[in-house]
Amino acid sequence: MAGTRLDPIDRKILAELQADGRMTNVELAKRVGISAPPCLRRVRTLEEAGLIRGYHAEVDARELGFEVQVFAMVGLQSQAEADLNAFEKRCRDWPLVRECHMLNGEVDFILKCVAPDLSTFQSFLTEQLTAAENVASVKTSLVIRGAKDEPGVPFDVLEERLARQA
Amino acid sequence: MAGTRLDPIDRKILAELQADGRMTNVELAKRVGISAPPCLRRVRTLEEAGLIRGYHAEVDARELGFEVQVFAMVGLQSQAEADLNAFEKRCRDWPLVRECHMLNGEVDFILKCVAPDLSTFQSFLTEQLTAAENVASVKTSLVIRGAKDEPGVPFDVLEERLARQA
DNA sequence: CGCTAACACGAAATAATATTGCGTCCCTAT
DNA sequence: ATAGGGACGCAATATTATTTCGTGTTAGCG
Repeated sequence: MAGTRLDPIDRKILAELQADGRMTNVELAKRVGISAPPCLRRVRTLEEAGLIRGYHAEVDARELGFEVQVFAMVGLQSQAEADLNAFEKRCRDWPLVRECHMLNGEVDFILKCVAPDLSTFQSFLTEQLTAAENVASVKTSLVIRGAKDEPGVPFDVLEERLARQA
Repeated sequence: MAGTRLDPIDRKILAELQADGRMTNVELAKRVGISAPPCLRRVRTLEEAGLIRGYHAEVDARELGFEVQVFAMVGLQSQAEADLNAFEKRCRDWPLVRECHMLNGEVDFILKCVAPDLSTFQSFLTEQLTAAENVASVKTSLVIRGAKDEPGVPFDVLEERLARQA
């Protein structure tokens, strides 16, 4: 899996599709320098290997009525594996929680939340998150404004790194 | 712009494309219950209106060799607008920084970073981020494991909300 | 009311893409 | 050397995307 070696063309494909997931296969083939059929075969292989997990349209949250974005730092009372799993499952069930990551350090989890307005978030916070079993502390920070929001990984860094190894 | 009213079909289109950005237009049209031509016209309109900002393949960072994900909480010395902007610009130039959000509360910014390994991140942290002009404090938390990572917004919440208003 | 203009739809035709089916080349391991 | 596996690209076919155009519906207006 981690040993799945990708050649430069595969990496270019991934980089291009990360930047524009709806590029046509002919355009993609042109950019990576091979003809369409093998290009499509590579894409399918990358999809099946799980290197491409899916494709998503990036929507404008604010325009859609989601005015509020919040990071929540959550501390639990018990960090037993079963309790961690239970909390993670709750997060997966909460639609306002878009991301949930377990952290090292003082805080156990960081959650990225999205809500139509502050009162919706407040309700969620007090009635669901803070009230949830095993939750010891929640510290929230409202996002004032977004300065950068790039999807995925920096392929340039990857290429530099591979070039150095070679 | 926020007054751009979307009908239920538009919202369904957005929801479908957020979930699967590479769905064919015929499939999309079938799912939203109209024929292909008007469906495509709607998609184009949504793109031009900026409601769809782009499309992205979701890649497996770990498989690609990005083993490390870190959240960094950054405090600045000066919060003057010019200084905030300067810091944001730096973030946009750092490829390891994928997201940068300005927060309320004690911390000024939260950064989501991705790196091939810990030492790469450490170098970035000490040589770039902490060393950057106007940076007063940086607290980092390593992501131990990811529990949820959904793109975009919860359309179910939006629909419930609209139903309630009507 | 009746009329008209604006708008969105869908059927059908056309253009472009995706996908399949080979035959060929290249590399590797015998 | 040479057989086998793998990847390529051309050419043919199947699907999709896109344009064109005629129709129905609705809102505004005389």
